[in-house]
Formats: sequence, C-alpha cells, structure tokens
Amino acid sequence: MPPSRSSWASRRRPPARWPCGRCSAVSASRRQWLAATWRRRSCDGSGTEAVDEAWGPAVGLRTHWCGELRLEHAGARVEMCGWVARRREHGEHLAFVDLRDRTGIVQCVVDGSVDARAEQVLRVTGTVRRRPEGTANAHLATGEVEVGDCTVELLAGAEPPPFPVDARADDVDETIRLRYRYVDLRRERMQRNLRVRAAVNSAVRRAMERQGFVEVETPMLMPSTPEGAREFLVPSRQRPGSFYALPQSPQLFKQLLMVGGVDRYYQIARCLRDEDLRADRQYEFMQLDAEASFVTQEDVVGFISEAVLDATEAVTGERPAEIERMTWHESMDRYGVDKPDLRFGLELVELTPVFAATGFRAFQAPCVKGLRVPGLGAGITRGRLDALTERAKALGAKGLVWMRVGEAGALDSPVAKFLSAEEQAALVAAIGAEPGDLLLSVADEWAVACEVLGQLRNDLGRPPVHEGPYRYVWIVDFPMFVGRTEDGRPKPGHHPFTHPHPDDLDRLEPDPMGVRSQAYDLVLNGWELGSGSIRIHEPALQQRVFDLLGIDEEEANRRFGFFLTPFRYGAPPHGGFAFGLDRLVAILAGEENIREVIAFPKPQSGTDPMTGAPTAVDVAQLAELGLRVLPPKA
RNA sequence: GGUCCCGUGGUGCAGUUUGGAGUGCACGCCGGCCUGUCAAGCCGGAGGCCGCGGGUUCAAAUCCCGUCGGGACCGCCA
Repeated sequence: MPPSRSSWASRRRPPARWPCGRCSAVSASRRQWLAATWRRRSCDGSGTEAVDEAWGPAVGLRTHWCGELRLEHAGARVEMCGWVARRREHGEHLAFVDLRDRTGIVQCVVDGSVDARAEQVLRVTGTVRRRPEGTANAHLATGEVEVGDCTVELLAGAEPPPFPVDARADDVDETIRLRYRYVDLRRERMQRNLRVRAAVNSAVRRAMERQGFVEVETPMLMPSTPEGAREFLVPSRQRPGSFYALPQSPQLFKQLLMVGGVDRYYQIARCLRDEDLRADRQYEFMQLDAEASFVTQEDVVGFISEAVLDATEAVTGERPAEIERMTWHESMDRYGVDKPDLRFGLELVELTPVFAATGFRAFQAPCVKGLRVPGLGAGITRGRLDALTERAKALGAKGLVWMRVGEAGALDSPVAKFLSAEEQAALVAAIGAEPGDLLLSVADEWAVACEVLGQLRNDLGRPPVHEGPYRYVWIVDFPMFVGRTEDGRPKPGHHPFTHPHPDDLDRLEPDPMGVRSQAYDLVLNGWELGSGSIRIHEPALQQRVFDLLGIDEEEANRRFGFFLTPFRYGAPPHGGFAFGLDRLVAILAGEENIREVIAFPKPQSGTDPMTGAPTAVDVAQLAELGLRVLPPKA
C-alpha cells in the first residue's frame, strides 16, 4: 500500500515562486510547457525551506539581496549585484531586467532602453516600490515589489550561456552541465542543494560536539592496506618505488585515537575509493566518521541517531520519530534486503508451511516466499510477466511463479493445475489475496528466496526518492561472517576487527556461520547510509578471529602490524560508526543522484569534463618519482 | 570485465522501423519593432562533417562493422 502522503504533501507544497503558466500573454504551447515544469518542480525536494534563511548582511557593492525585497522595503533606495536572469525590452521607453543572486530574483525597471544580455554581471541601483495594480507576480517571492528608476552598472560581460540557467537545464546532457558547472551552480536547484549540504554538515557537527565528541583530523597519506576497496596510490618522491595510499576511510586511525585516550572522536572526513562510479558513489566522498570508548552498541546508535535526526530537522524543519530497530534476519525475512525501504509495504510472506506437503516439485524447497502486489494482476500483460520472470532468474532464482487472483479468489496461473484446492485456499488466506492482485513466489534456499523477492519488491513498489516520509531504520545483529573463501574459510561480513555478539562468543569456533556480530547499519528510505561496529579490543579475541579467517600471526603482523601493536599498550573497549554525508544530503534534497549535491562531481567515467583530469604528466615529473608509463596494451 | 540505452545547429527533441536534397518543432543567438512585461510579444536573419572511421548501395542521419563519448545496471564497493 502506498505511503501516507498527508503530512508530506503539506510540507512539500509547491514553491509558489515558480511560474505555472497562468500568465495571459503566454502562448498555449508555452503555457502547457510551463505547467509541466511547474508540476515537476513542485515535487522536487522543495521541503527544504528551513535552509533558505540567514543570508548575512548585504555589504560591499550592495545594500540588499535580490531575493529579500518585500513590500516592507517600499521606498528604500537599494543597490544590488547579480546576474541577468532575464531581460524584457519594450522599446526605447521601458525595459525589465530580472536580476538574480543566490537569494532569488527581483524585477528591475529601467525607464529607457538597456543593453543587458543574459548572465552579464550587473550592479543595479534603484528604489523599491509596490508594483502597479494588477502586475504583481505571485510566482516570485519578490513579486509584489519591483525596483524602479534603475541605473545599471556593468561589472562584467558574459557570452551567451551554453544552456538555459533555469529549471530547463535539468534536461541538459550532464556532461555539458559539468563542463560549465560554474554556470550550472547559479541555478536555484544547485544553490539549494549546496545549502542543504551545508546545513547537514553544520547540524551534524553541532550534534556531535553537544555529545562531547572532539573533531580530530587524520592523515590523507597512509600505508596501503590491500583489504577491501581498491585504493588510490600516491608515489613517494623521496623513496622511489614506495607509495602512499589515500584513505578509504579513517578506520584505523580512529581506533588508534581511542587507544590514545581521545574517548570521543568525530571527523567530517573525505574518503577515497578507486571503484567504479554509480549514482550513489563517487571516487571521493564525505563521511561523518565517529568512534567512542567505553560504550555499548546502544550508545553509538544513540549518538548517531541524534546527528541524523538533527540534520533532518535542520533541512526540513520537522524531526522524525525515534529511529526503529530491526535485526538483519528480520529485514531479510520481511523485505528481502539488508537496507529495507520502509516507505511502502509489499512485505514478503512466509509460505513454506502452506506447501510443506505439496506435490508441486518447484515448491519442494527449504523455503517458499510470496509477494502480494495489490491490483497489479488486473490487466498485466504476458510480456510484463515474462520480464519479471527473467528478472527473477537474473537475480539467481530458478524461476518465478506468478498468479493472477480472479473473482472469488480463483488463481489464474500456469502452475495452478499443480496445486490442490486446499493449497490454493491456504495460499489465498496466508497472503491475504484479493481479486485483481498479482501474487509472486520464489522457492529456494531461504536467502535466495528472500533476496529475489526483495529485489522484485523494490522494482515494483519503490517510490521516487523525493516522495514519502523519512524512514530511518537501524539494522542490527548482522552475521559475523558472510560466505566462505575458496579454501573454506569464513569471510568477515563487516571487517576483521568487528566484535562478535557477546551471547555468541562460545559458538565462534564450533558454528562460526551462526555467530552474530556487533555490527549495525543505518538505513534511510532504502539507502544504506553507513555502518559501524563495536571493535575487538582484546588481543586474545582478535587472535581467535584471525585464526578463523586463516590469518596467522606472521601475516597479521605484516598486514595490520602498525595497527595491532598499539592494542598491546592498553586499548579501551570502543566502537564507532561512519555514514555517507553525500547520500544523506541527496535524500534530504530529494535528489536521486549524489552528483547533484556535490559542487564538482565526476561522471561515471571518472574524468572531469571541466578540468580534463586525469591528465598525462611530464616525463621529467615521472622520472623524479622513479616511474615510467608502460605502453598501452595492444 | 559484462548487459542495456543514448549521441541530429548553442540547448531540448522529431526524423532512423520501410535508404531518396540537412526536412521539421520548441528554446537560445543576431537585427528590427514595441511604454507594464514577467521563462514578454510581433517581423526578419544567421547558425549543421546528423559523434568519428570504414563498409553495403546509383543514393546513408537512416542498413552493417568498428570506434569514441555519455548514462543506468551487474561485477566491484571488507
């Protein structure tokens, strides 16, 4: 069932300052286009009014900001600086110039002609006045007033912009937007996203400091640790042939800060990973990184909850309810993923008991899971059903059973004839089927059945990022190990320093795959914001875990030596967390793609259309580093 | 490394299925007109190696092969 929209709708009201096409002089086609634009803007992360305040004093070449002028300013002599958003000339006696700065747009009236071109930089001096009767513009925050008797001073000329500097640029090829990012950033959407980001950073800092955390910076140049993500390497000039690595995260250093008695550390840290880019991944990204000593998992969860709830409130003006908890097992069982989107229902239904004694071979499996999609059964095409089946197979299922629910609960499905009347009735009852529903089912190992249906659930029901409430959830009790290596060793689910769940310590050796860890993820609307854990601080326990992983003392010292030695000098119990600020900002700004909330991001290719990076470098520069570039592979 | 989608004046799109002159739409740009517009309006104009290379053909934006660029996803991201 769709998420409740009532509270959301009131918060996400359309920003009245956008044109809606009701202006009489606009042609029919333009009016249609404007209306479409207005609709699009109206649901595009506009619940961010809380950040549209506090511009600071207008000083220097200006006395006021463009976007702040209201009726109360009528009569004031004002000076403003900005870019020409729009010019409307009416012959030699009257011209309008819409001047834009980061706060908004105001209409300036020139009694005469003006040679203003788009995106020129102007300083305008004039007098604020109420607009003449009938000429107010309800779509502009400053629409009740205008600046009259204007004189215009040209501060800088401008070539025509490569794309319209307004909402139309949303449709422009992203490479072009990035090549001219300095133009793109003038747009309201980009300005708003930057302010949302700043508000989140600020709120997070204040929350951490209020809770006694101290900001400490950690090195960007560190030794390479080939675990996990691929690293960026930096060649050493003084020691040719040796390399630094840029940090994937401050993980190791923050634990050393705990040994160092800092007790509560946080940092808004830049992290770098040389992995392929995605809508939610950049080479370089920002994390709130935190660690605390002498604390439990509950304490860490509390600290971080405070930070993200503060950040949410700072952006939206509303504080979400306390963040709920869910075990990893429950999340997989009910939603089929470890990062459930709780904005919509479509929960997975347990059907194993229903088919415990079935004669239908496809359902003779350790686990049978079902998904009821209300109303989708009516009118769905065979092609769509085939596509769903293919999707399920691509996700690892042996197949997908689909059933359309007809009148009186009759099941329309290629496999209906294999199911007894009792089984069909029990299925309808268990899953709560109604006429018109589409039922999907996967039978397999528990994990496969859950994961496949969980992905289909997202495919079929997940709302756009800017819709619905903010549904944070903590996923706890992750398994300590996930899968096995080729030689049968368990693989760590989080990282090898994660503390096992205290209740499971005795099962570590006999049943490692059944051991839970004290690792926890924070999830918001189906996005994994970040993860954390209580760390192992006892060398003996660390050795037990290394033994399980097949890491002997020699290898441990070689790989983690600088990190393990300090733990012999008195390491407090500690744990921490890190979450991705770019992702949090994107969701709070209503953006599907974190590139929209980064001032200068890189596209999927990893190259920068504006600066050209990465570039070749001079041979002499390489020689100084003791490097030579191999010829390209044939 | 893989799968799929997209490259047509400065921008966004039609046109490609079924080959027939760079054919069209909206915006922008340049010039002119216009005293209340507001993503102004009216008139006129300029602007194209249809990403690039090769092939098929009398003829290629269109069909085929390759390549480059961009995007989404899988792998990857402890």
